[in-house]
Amino acid sequence: MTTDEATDTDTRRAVLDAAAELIASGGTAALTTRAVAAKASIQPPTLYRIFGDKRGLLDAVAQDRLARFVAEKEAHPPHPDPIEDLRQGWSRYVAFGLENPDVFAIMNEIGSPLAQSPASLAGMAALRRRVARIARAGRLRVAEERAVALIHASAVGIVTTFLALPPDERDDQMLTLARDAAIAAIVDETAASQASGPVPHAIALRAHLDETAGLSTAEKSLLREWLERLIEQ
Amino acid sequence: MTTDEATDTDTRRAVLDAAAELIASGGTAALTTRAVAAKASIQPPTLYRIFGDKRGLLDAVAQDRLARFVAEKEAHPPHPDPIEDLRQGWSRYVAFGLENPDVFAIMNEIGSPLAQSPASLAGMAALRRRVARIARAGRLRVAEERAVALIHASAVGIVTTFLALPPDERDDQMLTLARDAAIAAIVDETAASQASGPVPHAIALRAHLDETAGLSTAEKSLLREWLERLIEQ
DNA sequence: ATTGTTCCCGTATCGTCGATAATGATTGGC
DNA sequence: GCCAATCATTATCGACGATACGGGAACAAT
Repeated sequence: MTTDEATDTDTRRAVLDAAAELIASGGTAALTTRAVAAKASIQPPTLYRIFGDKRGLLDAVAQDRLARFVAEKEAHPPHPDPIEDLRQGWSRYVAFGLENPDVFAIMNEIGSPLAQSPASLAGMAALRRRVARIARAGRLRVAEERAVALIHASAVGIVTTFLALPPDERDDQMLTLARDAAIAAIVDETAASQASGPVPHAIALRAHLDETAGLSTAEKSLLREWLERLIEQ
Repeated sequence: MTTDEATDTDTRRAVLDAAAELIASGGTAALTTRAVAAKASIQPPTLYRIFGDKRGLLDAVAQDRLARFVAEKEAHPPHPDPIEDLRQGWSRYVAFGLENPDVFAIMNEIGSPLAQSPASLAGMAALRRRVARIARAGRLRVAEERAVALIHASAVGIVTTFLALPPDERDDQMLTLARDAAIAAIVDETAASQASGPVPHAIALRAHLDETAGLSTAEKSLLREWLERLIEQ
Protein backbone atom coordinates (compact mmCIF):
# COMPACT_ATOMS: atom_id res chain seq x y z
CA MET A 1 0.00 0.00 0.00
CA THR A 2 2.70 2.42 0.99
CA THR A 3 4.77 1.34 -1.96
CA ASP A 4 1.76 1.74 -4.20
CA GLU A 5 1.21 5.29 -3.16
CA ALA A 6 4.90 6.03 -3.38
CA THR A 7 5.24 4.71 -6.90
CA ASP A 8 1.99 6.41 -7.80
CA THR A 9 3.24 9.83 -6.80
CA ASP A 10 6.56 8.97 -8.38
CA THR A 11 5.01 8.26 -11.76
CA ARG A 12 2.88 11.34 -11.38
CA ARG A 13 5.99 13.38 -10.73
CA ALA A 14 7.76 11.80 -13.70
CA VAL A 15 4.83 12.50 -15.99
CA LEU A 16 4.59 16.11 -14.85
CA ASP A 17 8.27 16.68 -15.43
CA ALA A 18 8.20 15.01 -18.82
CA ALA A 19 5.17 17.06 -19.83
CA ALA A 20 6.74 20.30 -18.64
CA GLU A 21 9.88 19.49 -20.57
CA LEU A 22 7.92 18.85 -23.73
CA ILE A 23 6.01 22.09 -23.34
CA ALA A 24 9.16 24.06 -22.67
CA SER A 25 10.86 22.68 -25.76
CA GLY A 26 8.07 22.55 -28.31
CA GLY A 27 5.12 24.44 -26.93
CA THR A 28 1.69 23.15 -26.00
CA ALA A 29 1.27 21.55 -29.41
CA ALA A 30 4.19 19.23 -28.70
CA LEU A 31 2.42 17.80 -25.69
CA THR A 32 0.71 14.73 -27.09
CA THR A 33 -0.39 11.84 -24.93
CA ARG A 34 1.94 9.52 -26.82
CA ALA A 35 4.95 11.79 -26.54
CA VAL A 36 4.59 12.36 -22.83
CA ALA A 37 3.93 8.67 -22.24
CA ALA A 38 7.07 7.70 -24.12
CA LYS A 39 9.15 10.31 -22.32
CA ALA A 40 7.91 9.21 -18.91
CA SER A 41 8.23 5.51 -19.81
CA ILE A 42 4.60 4.67 -19.23
CA GLN A 43 1.71 3.80 -21.48
CA PRO A 44 -0.82 6.37 -22.68
CA PRO A 45 -3.82 4.91 -20.78
CA THR A 46 -2.00 5.48 -17.52
CA LEU A 47 -2.37 9.21 -18.13
CA TYR A 48 -6.11 8.81 -18.11
CA ARG A 49 -6.03 6.97 -14.83
CA ILE A 50 -3.94 9.69 -13.18
CA PHE A 51 -5.23 12.87 -14.80
CA GLY A 52 -8.63 11.93 -16.18
CA ASP A 53 -8.06 13.36 -19.64
CA LYS A 54 -5.59 15.48 -21.53
CA ARG A 55 -7.08 18.69 -20.20
CA GLY A 56 -6.50 17.38 -16.70
CA LEU A 57 -2.86 16.73 -17.54
CA LEU A 58 -2.44 20.26 -18.90
CA ASP A 59 -4.06 21.74 -15.83
CA ALA A 60 -1.92 19.63 -13.55
CA VAL A 61 1.25 20.75 -15.30
CA ALA A 62 0.28 24.39 -15.09
CA GLN A 63 -0.69 24.05 -11.44
CA ASP A 64 2.56 22.30 -10.67
CA ARG A 65 4.63 25.00 -12.31
CA LEU A 66 2.66 27.81 -10.72
CA ALA A 67 2.81 26.15 -7.31
CA ARG A 68 6.57 25.89 -7.62
CA PHE A 69 6.75 29.57 -8.49
CA VAL A 70 4.45 30.62 -5.66
CA ALA A 71 6.42 28.56 -3.18
CA GLU A 72 9.72 30.17 -4.04
CA LYS A 73 8.08 33.58 -4.16
CA GLU A 74 6.69 33.17 -0.68
CA ALA A 75 10.16 32.21 0.47
CA HIS A 76 11.23 35.83 0.08
CA PRO A 77 10.50 37.87 3.19
CA PRO A 78 7.82 40.47 2.53
CA HIS A 79 9.00 44.00 1.93
CA PRO A 80 8.35 46.26 4.92
CA ASP A 81 6.43 48.73 2.78
CA PRO A 82 3.19 46.96 1.83
CA ILE A 83 2.88 48.85 -1.43
CA GLU A 84 6.42 48.06 -2.51
CA ASP A 85 5.63 44.50 -1.50
CA LEU A 86 2.68 44.47 -3.89
CA ARG A 87 4.85 45.95 -6.63
CA GLN A 88 7.37 43.17 -6.24
CA GLY A 89 4.66 40.53 -6.26
CA TRP A 90 3.18 41.95 -9.44
CA SER A 91 6.56 42.09 -11.17
CA ARG A 92 7.45 38.56 -10.17
CA TYR A 93 4.14 37.21 -11.41
CA VAL A 94 4.55 38.98 -14.75
CA ALA A 95 8.12 37.74 -15.04
CA PHE A 96 6.86 34.22 -14.45
CA GLY A 97 4.30 34.62 -17.22
CA LEU A 98 6.87 35.93 -19.67
CA GLU A 99 9.36 33.21 -18.85
CA ASN A 100 6.79 30.42 -19.06
CA PRO A 101 4.49 31.57 -21.85
CA ASP A 102 2.91 28.19 -22.51
CA VAL A 103 2.21 27.49 -18.86
CA PHE A 104 0.73 30.95 -18.57
CA ALA A 105 -1.35 30.31 -21.65
CA ILE A 106 -2.80 27.17 -20.10
CA MET A 107 -3.61 28.92 -16.86
CA ASN A 108 -5.25 31.95 -18.40
CA GLU A 109 -6.78 30.37 -21.44
CA ILE A 110 -9.60 32.66 -22.40
CA GLY A 111 -12.95 31.28 -21.34
CA SER A 112 -11.52 28.41 -19.36
CA PRO A 113 -12.33 28.57 -15.64
CA LEU A 114 -8.95 27.25 -14.58
CA ALA A 115 -8.78 30.40 -12.48
CA GLN A 116 -10.22 28.33 -9.67
CA SER A 117 -7.58 25.65 -9.64
CA PRO A 118 -5.78 25.07 -6.35
CA ALA A 119 -2.53 26.57 -7.59
CA SER A 120 -4.25 29.64 -8.97
CA LEU A 121 -6.16 30.01 -5.74
CA ALA A 122 -2.90 29.83 -3.82
CA GLY A 123 -1.45 32.55 -6.00
CA MET A 124 -4.57 34.62 -5.57
CA ALA A 125 -4.42 34.09 -1.83
CA ALA A 126 -0.89 35.47 -1.78
CA LEU A 127 -2.03 38.48 -3.76
CA ARG A 128 -5.02 38.90 -1.48
CA ARG A 129 -2.73 38.86 1.52
CA ARG A 130 -0.64 41.64 0.05
CA VAL A 131 -3.70 43.74 -0.69
CA ALA A 132 -5.07 43.11 2.78
CA ARG A 133 -1.85 44.48 4.23
CA ILE A 134 -2.42 47.70 2.33
CA ALA A 135 -6.01 47.80 3.50
CA ARG A 136 -4.96 47.43 7.13
CA ALA A 137 -2.56 50.30 6.62
CA GLY A 138 -5.58 52.37 5.67
CA ARG A 139 -4.29 53.11 2.20
CA LEU A 140 -6.78 51.20 0.08
CA ARG A 141 -9.49 53.26 -1.56
CA VAL A 142 -11.47 50.52 -3.26
CA ALA A 143 -12.96 47.30 -1.97
CA GLU A 144 -10.35 44.62 -1.36
CA GLU A 145 -11.82 42.16 -3.82
CA ARG A 146 -11.87 44.78 -6.54
CA ALA A 147 -8.30 45.73 -5.81
CA VAL A 148 -7.24 42.11 -6.09
CA ALA A 149 -9.14 41.66 -9.33
CA LEU A 150 -7.70 44.81 -10.85
CA ILE A 151 -4.12 43.94 -10.00
CA HIS A 152 -4.61 40.47 -11.41
CA ALA A 153 -6.27 41.75 -14.57
CA SER A 154 -3.51 44.25 -15.21
CA ALA A 155 -0.87 41.54 -14.93
CA VAL A 156 -2.79 39.20 -17.22
CA GLY A 157 -3.36 41.96 -19.76
CA ILE A 158 0.28 42.95 -19.88
CA VAL A 159 1.56 39.41 -20.18
CA THR A 160 -0.98 38.56 -22.86
CA THR A 161 -0.20 41.58 -25.01
CA PHE A 162 3.54 41.13 -24.50
CA LEU A 163 3.42 37.51 -25.57
CA ALA A 164 1.63 38.53 -28.75
CA LEU A 165 4.59 40.73 -29.69
CA PRO A 166 7.98 39.69 -31.02
CA PRO A 167 10.45 40.01 -28.15
CA ASP A 168 12.31 42.94 -29.68
CA GLU A 169 9.14 45.01 -29.86
CA ARG A 170 8.37 44.69 -26.18
CA ASP A 171 8.76 47.95 -24.32
CA ASP A 172 9.98 47.22 -20.82
CA GLN A 173 8.77 50.55 -19.57
CA MET A 174 5.25 49.27 -20.21
CA LEU A 175 5.69 46.95 -17.27
CA THR A 176 6.21 49.64 -14.67
CA LEU A 177 3.64 51.85 -16.37
CA ALA A 178 0.93 49.22 -16.19
CA ARG A 179 1.92 48.15 -12.71
CA ASP A 180 1.88 51.64 -11.28
CA ALA A 181 -1.33 52.48 -13.09
CA ALA A 182 -3.13 49.61 -11.40
CA ILE A 183 -1.63 50.32 -8.01
CA ALA A 184 -2.36 54.03 -8.23
CA ALA A 185 -5.98 53.18 -8.94
CA ILE A 186 -6.42 51.24 -5.73
CA VAL A 187 -4.07 53.04 -3.33
CA ASP A 188 -4.92 56.23 -1.55
CA GLU A 189 -1.94 58.43 -2.37
CA THR A 190 -2.78 61.13 0.12
CA ALA A 191 -1.04 58.97 2.70
CA ALA A 192 -2.98 60.90 5.28
CA SER A 193 -3.85 57.76 7.15
CA GLN A 194 -0.67 56.12 8.26
CA ALA A 195 -2.35 54.78 11.33
CA SER A 196 -2.02 51.15 12.23
CA GLY A 197 -5.09 50.29 14.26
CA PRO A 198 -8.80 50.66 13.68
CA VAL A 199 -9.20 53.67 15.98
CA PRO A 200 -8.00 56.43 13.65
CA HIS A 201 -10.24 55.13 10.93
CA ALA A 202 -13.18 55.04 13.25
CA ILE A 203 -12.43 58.64 14.13
CA ALA A 204 -12.07 59.66 10.51
CA LEU A 205 -15.20 57.80 9.51
CA ARG A 206 -17.19 59.43 12.31
CA ALA A 207 -15.97 62.79 11.10
CA HIS A 208 -17.28 62.05 7.62
CA LEU A 209 -20.56 60.57 8.77
CA ASP A 210 -22.71 63.66 8.24
CA GLU A 211 -21.82 63.99 4.61
CA THR A 212 -22.28 60.29 3.95
CA ALA A 213 -25.17 58.97 1.92
CA GLY A 214 -26.29 55.36 1.75
CA LEU A 215 -27.38 54.93 5.34
CA SER A 216 -30.59 55.95 7.01
CA THR A 217 -30.59 58.37 9.93
CA ALA A 218 -31.32 55.59 12.39
CA GLU A 219 -28.51 53.50 10.98
CA LYS A 220 -26.13 56.42 11.15
CA SER A 221 -27.08 56.98 14.75
CA LEU A 222 -26.32 53.44 15.76
CA LEU A 223 -23.16 53.40 13.65
CA ARG A 224 -21.98 56.54 15.38
CA GLU A 225 -22.53 54.90 18.73
CA TRP A 226 -20.50 51.87 17.76
CA LEU A 227 -17.72 53.97 16.32
CA GLU A 228 -17.55 55.84 19.60
CA ARG A 229 -17.29 52.60 21.50
CA LEU A 230 -14.42 51.59 19.23
CA ILE A 231 -12.76 54.93 19.84
CA GLU A 232 -13.23 54.86 23.59
CA GLN A 233 -11.93 51.42 24.29
CA MET B 1 -14.65 36.04 -64.63
CA THR B 2 -16.92 38.41 -62.83
CA THR B 3 -19.21 35.57 -61.95
CA ASP B 4 -16.24 33.57 -60.78
CA GLU B 5 -15.16 36.23 -58.39
CA ALA B 6 -18.72 36.76 -57.31
CA THR B 7 -19.31 33.12 -56.49
CA ASP B 8 -15.89 32.96 -54.91
CA THR B 9 -16.63 35.76 -52.49
CA ASP B 10 -20.09 34.30 -52.05
CA THR B 11 -18.77 30.94 -50.90
CA ARG B 12 -16.24 32.74 -48.73
CA ARG B 13 -19.06 34.73 -47.19
CA ALA B 14 -21.14 31.59 -46.69
CA VAL B 15 -18.24 29.76 -45.06
CA LEU B 16 -17.52 32.66 -42.73
CA ASP B 17 -21.14 32.88 -41.67
CA ALA B 18 -21.43 29.14 -41.17
CA ALA B 19 -18.23 29.12 -39.13
CA ALA B 20 -19.35 32.06 -37.01
CA GLU B 21 -22.66 30.33 -36.38
CA LEU B 22 -20.93 27.14 -35.29
CA ILE B 23 -18.62 29.07 -32.97
CA ALA B 24 -21.50 31.02 -31.48
CA SER B 25 -23.49 27.87 -30.78
CA GLY B 26 -20.86 25.39 -29.65
CA GLY B 27 -17.64 27.28 -29.07
CA THR B 28 -14.37 26.98 -30.91
CA ALA B 29 -14.28 23.23 -30.36
CA ALA B 30 -17.42 22.84 -32.48
CA LEU B 31 -15.66 24.35 -35.47
CA THR B 32 -14.38 21.31 -37.34
CA THR B 33 -13.53 21.40 -40.99
CA ARG B 34 -16.19 18.83 -41.68
CA ALA B 35 -18.92 20.60 -39.75
CA VAL B 36 -18.34 23.96 -41.37
CA ALA B 37 -18.09 22.35 -44.80
CA ALA B 38 -21.40 20.58 -44.31
CA LYS B 39 -23.08 23.73 -43.03
CA ALA B 40 -21.80 25.82 -45.94
CA SER B 41 -22.58 23.06 -48.45
CA ILE B 42 -19.05 22.69 -49.71
CA GLN B 43 -16.37 20.05 -49.33
CA PRO B 44 -13.64 20.24 -46.70
CA PRO B 45 -10.72 20.67 -49.13
CA THR B 46 -12.32 23.86 -50.43
CA LEU B 47 -11.54 25.42 -47.08
CA TYR B 48 -7.87 24.85 -47.70
CA ARG B 49 -8.03 26.56 -51.05
CA ILE B 50 -9.75 29.62 -49.59
CA PHE B 51 -8.16 29.93 -46.15
CA GLY B 52 -4.94 27.94 -46.38
CA ASP B 53 -5.51 25.89 -43.26
CA LYS B 54 -7.79 25.75 -40.27
CA ARG B 55 -5.91 28.46 -38.46
CA GLY B 56 -6.47 30.69 -41.47
CA LEU B 57 -10.18 30.02 -41.26
CA LEU B 58 -10.27 30.89 -37.58
CA ASP B 59 -8.33 34.07 -38.18
CA ALA B 60 -10.60 35.02 -41.04
CA VAL B 61 -13.71 34.50 -38.91
CA ALA B 62 -12.30 36.58 -36.07
CA GLN B 63 -11.20 39.31 -38.45
CA ASP B 64 -14.59 39.31 -40.12
CA ARG B 65 -16.41 39.65 -36.83
CA LEU B 66 -14.08 42.32 -35.50
CA ALA B 67 -14.24 44.25 -38.78
CA ARG B 68 -18.01 44.23 -38.55
CA PHE B 69 -17.81 45.54 -35.00
CA VAL B 70 -15.25 48.22 -35.84
CA ALA B 71 -17.32 49.36 -38.81
CA GLU B 72 -20.43 49.92 -36.75
CA LYS B 73 -18.40 51.51 -33.98
CA GLU B 74 -16.89 54.01 -36.36
CA ALA B 75 -20.40 54.83 -37.51
CA HIS B 76 -20.98 56.60 -34.22
CA PRO B 77 -19.80 60.20 -34.32
CA PRO B 78 -16.85 60.77 -31.99
CA HIS B 79 -17.61 62.35 -28.66
CA PRO B 80 -16.52 65.99 -28.49
CA ASP B 81 -14.45 65.33 -25.38
CA PRO B 82 -11.50 63.23 -26.55
CA ILE B 83 -11.14 61.53 -23.17
CA GLU B 84 -14.79 60.61 -22.99
CA ASP B 85 -14.39 59.40 -26.56
CA LEU B 86 -11.62 57.06 -25.47
CA ARG B 87 -13.73 55.84 -22.57
CA GLN B 88 -16.55 54.95 -24.92
CA GLY B 89 -14.19 53.18 -27.29
CA TRP B 90 -12.75 51.14 -24.44
CA SER B 91 -16.16 50.20 -23.13
CA ARG B 92 -17.44 49.20 -26.54
CA TYR B 93 -14.39 47.05 -27.19
CA VAL B 94 -14.77 45.31 -23.84
CA ALA B 95 -18.47 44.80 -24.48
CA PHE B 96 -17.61 43.21 -27.81
CA GLY B 97 -15.20 40.86 -26.10
CA LEU B 98 -17.72 39.83 -23.48
CA GLU B 99 -20.47 39.30 -26.03
CA ASN B 100 -18.26 37.30 -28.40
CA PRO B 101 -16.00 35.36 -26.07
CA ASP B 102 -14.87 32.77 -28.59
CA VAL B 103 -14.07 35.33 -31.26
CA PHE B 104 -12.18 37.32 -28.66
CA ALA B 105 -10.35 34.17 -27.62
CA ILE B 106 -9.21 33.59 -31.19
CA MET B 107 -8.02 37.16 -31.59
CA ASN B 108 -6.14 37.34 -28.31
CA GLU B 109 -5.01 33.76 -28.03
CA ILE B 110 -2.03 33.88 -25.72
CA GLY B 111 1.22 33.54 -27.60
CA SER B 112 -0.35 33.78 -31.03
CA PRO B 113 0.69 36.85 -32.99
CA LEU B 114 -2.71 37.42 -34.52
CA ALA B 115 -2.36 40.94 -33.18
CA GLN B 116 -1.11 41.89 -36.62
CA SER B 117 -4.15 40.76 -38.58
CA PRO B 118 -5.81 43.41 -40.75
CA ALA B 119 -8.91 43.62 -38.59
CA SER B 120 -6.91 43.91 -35.39
CA LEU B 121 -4.76 46.55 -37.02
CA ALA B 122 -7.91 48.42 -37.99
CA GLY B 123 -9.12 48.28 -34.41
CA MET B 124 -5.75 49.39 -33.16
CA ALA B 125 -5.77 52.21 -35.69
CA ALA B 126 -9.09 53.41 -34.32
CA LEU B 127 -7.70 53.31 -30.81
CA ARG B 128 -4.55 55.07 -31.95
CA ARG B 129 -6.65 57.81 -33.51
CA ARG B 130 -8.46 58.38 -30.23
CA VAL B 131 -5.22 58.55 -28.30
CA ALA B 132 -3.75 60.91 -30.87
CA ARG B 133 -6.67 63.24 -30.31
CA ILE B 134 -5.84 63.39 -26.63
CA ALA B 135 -2.20 63.98 -27.48
CA ARG B 136 -3.12 66.88 -29.75
CA ALA B 137 -5.17 68.33 -26.92
CA GLY B 138 -1.94 68.36 -24.93
CA ARG B 139 -3.27 66.06 -22.24
CA LEU B 140 -1.17 62.96 -22.82
CA ARG B 141 1.65 62.42 -20.39
CA VAL B 142 3.20 59.27 -21.83
CA ALA B 143 4.34 58.34 -25.32
CA GLU B 144 1.45 57.68 -27.67
CA GLU B 145 2.46 54.12 -28.43
CA ARG B 146 2.70 53.32 -24.74
CA ALA B 147 -0.68 54.86 -24.10
CA VAL B 148 -2.21 52.77 -26.87
CA ALA B 149 -0.58 49.62 -25.56
CA LEU B 150 -1.69 50.26 -21.99
CA ILE B 151 -5.30 50.92 -22.96
CA HIS B 152 -5.31 47.79 -25.07
CA ALA B 153 -3.71 45.69 -22.36
CA SER B 154 -6.19 46.87 -19.75
CA ALA B 155 -9.10 45.92 -21.98
CA VAL B 156 -7.62 42.53 -22.77
CA GLY B 157 -6.88 41.87 -19.10
CA ILE B 158 -10.38 42.75 -18.00
CA VAL B 159 -12.10 40.71 -20.67
CA THR B 160 -9.83 37.72 -20.05
CA THR B 161 -10.35 37.69 -16.31
CA PHE B 162 -14.07 38.33 -16.70
CA LEU B 163 -14.50 35.45 -19.10
CA ALA B 164 -12.83 33.15 -16.58
CA LEU B 165 -15.53 33.97 -14.04
CA PRO B 166 -19.10 32.70 -13.89
CA PRO B 167 -21.33 35.54 -15.10
CA ASP B 168 -22.92 36.13 -11.71
CA GLU B 169 -19.54 36.75 -10.10
CA ARG B 170 -18.59 39.51 -12.50
CA ASP B 171 -18.48 42.89 -10.83
CA ASP B 172 -19.55 45.53 -13.31
CA GLN B 173 -17.85 48.26 -11.34
CA MET B 174 -14.57 46.57 -12.24
CA LEU B 175 -15.10 47.77 -15.79
CA THR B 176 -15.11 51.46 -14.99
CA LEU B 177 -12.42 50.95 -12.37
CA ALA B 178 -10.03 49.32 -14.83
CA ARG B 179 -10.90 51.72 -17.60
CA ASP B 180 -10.37 54.82 -15.48
CA ALA B 181 -7.20 53.37 -13.99
CA ALA B 182 -5.67 52.99 -17.44
CA ILE B 183 -6.87 56.37 -18.62
CA ALA B 184 -5.68 58.11 -15.48
CA ALA B 185 -2.24 56.65 -16.05
CA ILE B 186 -1.88 58.21 -19.47
CA VAL B 187 -3.84 61.43 -19.10
CA ASP B 188 -2.57 64.53 -17.41
CA GLU B 189 -5.17 65.24 -14.74
CA THR B 190 -5.29 68.97 -14.37
CA ALA B 191 -8.12 68.72 -11.91
CA ALA B 192 -6.51 67.88 -8.60
CA SER B 193 -7.88 64.81 -6.97
CA GLN B 194 -8.97 65.96 -3.59
CA ALA B 195 -11.26 64.95 -0.80
CA SER B 196 -10.43 61.42 0.12
CA GLY B 197 -13.84 61.15 1.77
CA PRO B 198 -15.18 58.43 4.04
CA VAL B 199 -14.60 55.47 1.73
CA PRO B 200 -10.91 54.78 2.48
CA HIS B 201 -11.64 54.81 6.16
CA ALA B 202 -14.58 52.49 5.80
CA ILE B 203 -12.34 50.12 3.87
CA ALA B 204 -9.58 50.33 6.45
CA LEU B 205 -11.99 49.85 9.30
CA ARG B 206 -13.50 46.80 7.71
CA ALA B 207 -10.04 45.34 7.23
CA HIS B 208 -9.41 45.72 10.96
CA LEU B 209 -12.76 44.40 12.03
CA ASP B 210 -11.68 40.89 12.88
CA GLU B 211 -9.04 41.99 15.33
CA THR B 212 -11.28 44.54 16.94
CA ALA B 213 -12.62 44.11 20.46
CA GLY B 214 -15.49 46.04 21.97
CA LEU B 215 -18.27 44.87 19.70
CA SER B 216 -20.28 41.69 19.76
CA THR B 217 -20.27 39.28 16.85
CA ALA B 218 -23.76 40.33 15.82
CA GLU B 219 -22.82 43.98 15.98
CA LYS B 220 -19.73 43.36 13.93
CA SER B 221 -21.79 41.54 11.36
CA LEU B 222 -24.21 44.43 10.94
CA LEU B 223 -21.38 46.96 11.02
CA ARG B 224 -19.60 45.07 8.28
CA GLU B 225 -22.74 45.17 6.20
CA TRP B 226 -23.05 48.93 6.60
CA LEU B 227 -19.41 49.50 5.82
CA GLU B 228 -19.80 47.52 2.66
CA ARG B 229 -22.74 49.68 1.68
CA LEU B 230 -20.60 52.76 2.23
CA ILE B 231 -17.84 51.25 0.14
CA GLU B 232 -20.12 50.17 -2.64
CA GLN B 233 -21.88 53.43 -3.30
C1' DA C 1 0.00 -23.05 1.13
C1' DT C 2 -3.54 -22.34 -2.00
C1' DT C 3 -7.35 -20.25 -3.92
C1' DG C 4 -10.41 -16.33 -4.85
C1' DT C 5 -10.64 -11.43 -5.55
C1' DT C 6 -9.40 -7.01 -6.74
C1' DC C 7 -6.98 -3.56 -8.87
C1' DC C 8 -3.74 -1.70 -12.12
C1' DC C 9 -0.92 -1.75 -16.24
C1' DG C 10 -0.35 -2.67 -21.13
C1' DT C 11 -1.99 -4.18 -25.81
C1' DA C 12 -4.89 -3.35 -29.30
C1' DT C 13 -8.26 -0.64 -31.36
C1' DC C 14 -11.99 2.83 -32.22
C1' DG C 15 -13.75 7.12 -33.97
C1' DT C 16 -12.41 11.61 -35.35
C1' DC C 17 -9.56 15.04 -36.57
C1' DG C 18 -6.67 18.09 -39.96
C1' DA C 19 -4.63 17.78 -44.18
C1' DT C 20 -3.42 16.10 -48.98
C1' DA C 21 -2.93 13.58 -53.48
C1' DA C 22 -5.30 12.03 -57.40
C1' DT C 23 -9.43 12.19 -60.18
C1' DG C 24 -13.22 14.26 -62.50
C1' DA C 25 -16.02 18.32 -63.98
C1' DT C 26 -16.50 22.95 -65.67
C1' DT C 27 -15.18 27.05 -67.87
C1' DG C 28 -12.72 30.31 -70.96
C1' DG C 29 -9.67 30.81 -75.10
C1' DC C 30 -8.43 29.73 -79.77
C1' DG D 1 -15.83 22.71 -81.34
C1' DC D 2 -11.84 21.21 -79.27
C1' DC D 3 -8.13 22.05 -75.82
C1' DA D 4 -6.06 23.36 -71.77
C1' DA D 5 -6.24 25.18 -67.38
C1' DT D 6 -8.52 25.61 -63.19
C1' DC D 7 -11.15 24.20 -59.43
C1' DA D 8 -14.17 21.10 -56.62
C1' DT D 9 -14.76 16.46 -55.15
C1' DT D 10 -13.74 11.71 -53.86
C1' DA D 11 -10.93 8.91 -51.37
C1' DT D 12 -7.48 8.42 -48.20
C1' DC D 13 -3.53 9.25 -45.04
C1' DG D 14 -1.24 9.72 -40.63
C1' DA D 15 -1.90 11.12 -36.02
C1' DC D 16 -4.54 12.24 -32.39
C1' DG D 17 -7.46 11.52 -27.91
C1' DA D 18 -9.82 8.18 -25.71
C1' DT D 19 -11.46 3.45 -24.38
C1' DA D 20 -12.59 -1.71 -24.03
C1' DC D 21 -10.43 -5.93 -22.90
C1' DG D 22 -7.19 -9.29 -21.09
C1' DG D 23 -3.13 -10.59 -18.28
C1' DG D 24 -0.79 -10.51 -14.00
C1' DA D 25 0.67 -9.14 -9.58
C1' DA D 26 -0.54 -8.12 -4.78
C1' DC D 27 -3.45 -9.04 -1.10
C1' DA D 28 -7.19 -11.67 1.78
C1' DA D 29 -9.38 -15.31 3.27
C1' DT D 30 -9.73 -20.14 3.96
